[in-house]
Amino acid sequence: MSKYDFQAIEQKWQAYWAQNATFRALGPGDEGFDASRPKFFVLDMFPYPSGAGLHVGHPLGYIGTDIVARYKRMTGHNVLHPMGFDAFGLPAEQYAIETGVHPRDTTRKNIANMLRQLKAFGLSYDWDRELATIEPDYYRWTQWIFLQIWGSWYDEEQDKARPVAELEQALEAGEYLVGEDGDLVSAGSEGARTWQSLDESEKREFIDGRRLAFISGVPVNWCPGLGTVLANEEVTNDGRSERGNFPVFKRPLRQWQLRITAFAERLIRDLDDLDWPEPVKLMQRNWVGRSRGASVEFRVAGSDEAIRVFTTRPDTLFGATYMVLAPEHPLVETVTVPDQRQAVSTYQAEAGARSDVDRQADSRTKTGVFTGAFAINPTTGEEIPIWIADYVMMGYGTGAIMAVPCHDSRDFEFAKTFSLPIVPVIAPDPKWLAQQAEAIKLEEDPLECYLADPTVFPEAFCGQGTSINSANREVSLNDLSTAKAQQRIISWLEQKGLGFAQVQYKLRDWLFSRQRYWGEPFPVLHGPDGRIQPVPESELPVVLPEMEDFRPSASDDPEAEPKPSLGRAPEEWRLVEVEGQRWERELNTMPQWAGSCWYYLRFIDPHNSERFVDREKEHYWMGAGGVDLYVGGVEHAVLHLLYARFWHKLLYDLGHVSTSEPFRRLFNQGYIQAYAFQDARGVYVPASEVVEEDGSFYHNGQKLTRSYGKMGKSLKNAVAPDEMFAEYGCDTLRLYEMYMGPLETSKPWITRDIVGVSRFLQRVWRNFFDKEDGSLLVSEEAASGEIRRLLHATIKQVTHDMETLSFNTSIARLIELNNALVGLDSLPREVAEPFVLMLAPLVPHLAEELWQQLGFTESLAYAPWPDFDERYLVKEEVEIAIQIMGKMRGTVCVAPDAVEDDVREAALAEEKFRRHLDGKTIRKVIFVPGRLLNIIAN
RNA sequence: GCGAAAGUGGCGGAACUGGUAGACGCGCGAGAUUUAGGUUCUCGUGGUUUAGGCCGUGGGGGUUCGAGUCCCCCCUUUCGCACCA
Repeated sequence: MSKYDFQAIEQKWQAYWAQNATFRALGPGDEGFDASRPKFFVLDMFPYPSGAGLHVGHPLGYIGTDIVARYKRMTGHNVLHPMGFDAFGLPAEQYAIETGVHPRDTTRKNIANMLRQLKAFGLSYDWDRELATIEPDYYRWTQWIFLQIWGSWYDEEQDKARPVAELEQALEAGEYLVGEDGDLVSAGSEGARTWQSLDESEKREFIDGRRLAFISGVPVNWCPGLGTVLANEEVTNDGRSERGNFPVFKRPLRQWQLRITAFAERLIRDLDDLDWPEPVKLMQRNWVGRSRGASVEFRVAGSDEAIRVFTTRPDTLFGATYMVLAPEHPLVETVTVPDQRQAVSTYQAEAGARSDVDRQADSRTKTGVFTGAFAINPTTGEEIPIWIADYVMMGYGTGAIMAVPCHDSRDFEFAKTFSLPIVPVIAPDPKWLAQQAEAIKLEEDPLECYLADPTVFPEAFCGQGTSINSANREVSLNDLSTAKAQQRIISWLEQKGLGFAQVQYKLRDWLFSRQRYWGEPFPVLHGPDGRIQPVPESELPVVLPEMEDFRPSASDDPEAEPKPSLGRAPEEWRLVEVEGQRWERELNTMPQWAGSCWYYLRFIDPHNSERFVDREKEHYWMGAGGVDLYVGGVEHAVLHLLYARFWHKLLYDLGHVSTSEPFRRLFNQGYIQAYAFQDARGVYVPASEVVEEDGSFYHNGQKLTRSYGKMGKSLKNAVAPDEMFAEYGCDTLRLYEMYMGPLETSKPWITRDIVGVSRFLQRVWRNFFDKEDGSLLVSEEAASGEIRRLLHATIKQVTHDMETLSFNTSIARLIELNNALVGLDSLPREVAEPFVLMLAPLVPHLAEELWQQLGFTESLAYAPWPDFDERYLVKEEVEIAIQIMGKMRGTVCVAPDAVEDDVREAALAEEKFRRHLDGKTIRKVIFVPGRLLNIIAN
């Protein structure tokens, strides 16, 4: 073979791998499985099968994981490397609606197309494990897991989820009682009722109220444009749907929710042990949003009512000069005095009508209305006014706050606007005072002025400090630091029964139902008396009914009622007869994220019809902390990764999986970006048709402006892989994508640059085969010392880079090695073989071909990864940097084991170094063996 | 506003715990092969310069024998959160 015929080679080896099932992963129970080898589970975030097809940016991460998978096979691991499709959900359904074809047909077609495109990249997936979340064999188990969640409660004492049946047993046995407020209390609690004293419906209500999947009527995100409700995570900052950018409204609706909040603490705590990018951990911590503080009760003056608030600064309690309720707070109706009723309800109506977008727009100016009622500050005994204002949210804490205007910037603004009293209870630190005084050019003593009137400065002091003005007959916080003051006030509050230390989370329960067609049906039946009953496990899956019209009931009207698509399903699906009564199926479907919460587990055992995953197989592949490497984009930092961790922990608590976390190591790949071009009207023109002339860009003679962004349809700057395959081949494309830069960063696609790696592969070929007759140039002669040293240095570096996924630098080292081989008459086998093995993960087709040409009859997929020998890394001579007074002046060559005196002598022997020392005395010499000598003189 | 990450030649990017800045590739320049273009090969390529140097990793300070790397201040870009009490 005289020419590198990539087309023929790539076809040949892809066929070979398929025929020989080269990448079939053997696990426990499979014939030929070798349990003595370590396992490696390397996973990609599986894609949505969109109709648009792939561009060169999509497979970036897949190429990365493929290289790791191939490398790990060569280092003796049993590798699990699967791929599948996340095919339920809005994108697939929206696409189906656009084309008017049933989503099952469009998604299956899209999957087939995407499979074809993926396979062309020569990725070493075990395709026998391919799965799609839309197949009944798969979503049967998604439904099964939902039933596990429904059948569980959270045991706070044991800090884990447990089956509801165990709760019922414990109640039956009297280990627990039902408290006055309907809460769960331990035996012996005062005023508690026994389980037996409850009637059937009370019992059911009690249990249903503790389930981890429950129906509740809290305000949810209603998106009429999509015809469905959405999770908090699916709503953007400006109150729109992440999918489709439709407006979203808060409305109280009865919906399914999953009690993810029960796991809040563990979802934060367990991040510590994960090998994840710090920014992702931080985003998750922020999303869960843990804050410590106190719950405090304020009595309403002249009434039996009390307002409970959460505060992170109980130490400022003496400074609470008013209270604010969220406009939606239930106590607003009871406390408002008749004179203020009109103003209050007007304000409530206004606040209710404002969308989140409006509230966002003028978040700076504070509005509110006095209710006419007063609460009593428990520390001072003073009556403080109760206001309502939309800067307090119903969704966080208790929906009410104690306002400490002197030490909270929002309360400060509000108090200034409505002339409410502002009392300092923390002495600001001198640095802050000095800064503030500087800002307003204050001449007098800043502390004195501040204490006299805290509004002299434009800002409130919100930091920690020493408490002042904080004492009553029973307790004094004065002169205490913030931490100490908090401790003291909390113990005082506890003593008085007015409050206690509390931890609050930002995380809300997960809104889990959607009114769309294209999702997993809930395996739940609703009885005529409002009872809920699960579909028995033996009857799973509940298959989506065939429907002509699967479109959602979308609307522009925010008042439109949600109408699940399944409401139009045929009666024989909707209605089920149980013991002579007609029960109706749940008509909502599960959200997109359900299927992706556990797919990694199904890959372990994709065809099991008895269990969602075989225990022994799960134990093997998920051992040592779960998936060994999980690669995907940062966009899933909160949504998918938080939901999946939640489900996994629940399955762990119930004993269904063996690790408490699903993904031990997470890696975020960057994006491939590309230049995009707009004409004078701002319309994007296809980047492929743009011509460059003297640094300007033209399309049909029109001058264009150039911008830069993520590759895709909207910017018309996508590059299709097919063109690249045709011109350069798949190995070259793979290599270029890895060579562009670090896998984790975003970087620009520049088609011109691909010739660099193409030339490299051509040159590799020419090093192996004679240009004229195509004969193999490999010889059995030993390599020279220099080539051998370079080979071993390359093995060392490339091996290291494989572990850190630094493929760009390993490729650079391989290019260097290859360049060094160019001048040789023949290629020593001792270099050729390890060189091919190192190329194998990166350019597998070419490497297989070379391996075969070297005389091997089997695939190199499981050939042992080359080792390096430290002995060969020793150079005969090393260059030592010579610095005079810390400045680089050149280098000297010495033996690698040269000591300071040798190097110094060699340096001083040369005029070019001595020159800089003329007339100076050497004061000090710094020597770093093998690297540098620095002579200090004056 | 708060938080995080990043700023290195004409371009993509190297540089492990402070120790020869710019590996490798693109582009560019010169030469060789070729009828020519392309391919291929060799050499060169941070800036400046009086050829000894001098200046260079966003800007300004600092620590150190020595700073792209550590510390402080500032600028720019990207991302995340956003009245979270």
